[in-house]
Amino acid sequence: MSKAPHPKPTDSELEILHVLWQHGPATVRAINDHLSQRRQAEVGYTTTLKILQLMLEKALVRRDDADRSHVYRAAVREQETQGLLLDKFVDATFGGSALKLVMQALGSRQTSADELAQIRRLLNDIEIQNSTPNSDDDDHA
Amino acid sequence: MSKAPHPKPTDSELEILHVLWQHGPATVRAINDHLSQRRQAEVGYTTTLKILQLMLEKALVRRDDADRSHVYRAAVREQETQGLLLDKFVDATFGGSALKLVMQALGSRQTSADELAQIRRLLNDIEIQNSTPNSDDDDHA
DNA sequence: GTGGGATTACGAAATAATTCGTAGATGTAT
DNA sequence: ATACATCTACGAATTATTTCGTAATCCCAC
Repeated sequence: MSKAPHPKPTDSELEILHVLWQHGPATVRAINDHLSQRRQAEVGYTTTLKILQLMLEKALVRRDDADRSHVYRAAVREQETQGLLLDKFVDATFGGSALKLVMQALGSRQTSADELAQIRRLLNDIEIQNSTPNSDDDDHA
Repeated sequence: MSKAPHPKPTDSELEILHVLWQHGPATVRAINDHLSQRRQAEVGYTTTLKILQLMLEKALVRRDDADRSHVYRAAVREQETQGLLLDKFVDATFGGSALKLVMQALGSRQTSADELAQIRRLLNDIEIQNSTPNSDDDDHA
């Protein structure tokens, strides 16, 4: 095992992945339009194209070049990618402690009652799973 | 007023900040030794020196050059810096939703009962604060 | 005081990410 | 069919980060 299946996307690549995750497969033109709206300034069309071509080499996207306007689609899943980035971030910034990260995220930030409730539910779920070691692997559809 | 007080540290800079936060003010030699231990390979002495000099320009560290061996110390606080990096990371990776980040961090990861308990305590504290607006600002219905 | 080792300052190479210009190909409308 | 617009491929400039080599300086031991 010498080649990672999916290298860590850069900031620009991540921005494009967000567009693809949110809107599904799209042409360069469509992606570029979305990016230009997201940001304040226009993004050069060939800039977007270039990044997509690099992403293709890195296997972060796939493309359908049947038509003249190629259609790109995300080749990595949103949750997996976020998890990968989160791991690296926790290591680099919080010395590997996910707890510190969560404390910081909740502590120094305005969190609504609704969000707090959601987190409580998640904590409950986790503790239930932790206290029921009957099924060793419990991932379902 | 055109210069940010503290630019975002790079990965290497953050690594050095970790050393300074953990061990306090130190010489280049000491910092370099710590870095070399942290990583697998040796770090060039002048590499560490160079980064520290750049960090000095960025005002991420201060230095005492009274002695021949200059002593560097962190000029930014750990929590503030982590908070700054966390903000950018949440924006770039989770579209600004701290909730999603927390869910991901807790969901796709092994979390001990002890850590869960700490988070519960924090949630309680936050809810108490939210429900007891201590005079200053109460911005809700 | 001289030599050796350590330290600082500085320049520069290597790599990566971002940006865009230009050339060439292709499809469309008239 | 011709002209125009659009699209892809590619090269290249720019910036940032990381790395290290070299030269000059300084201190200590002898």
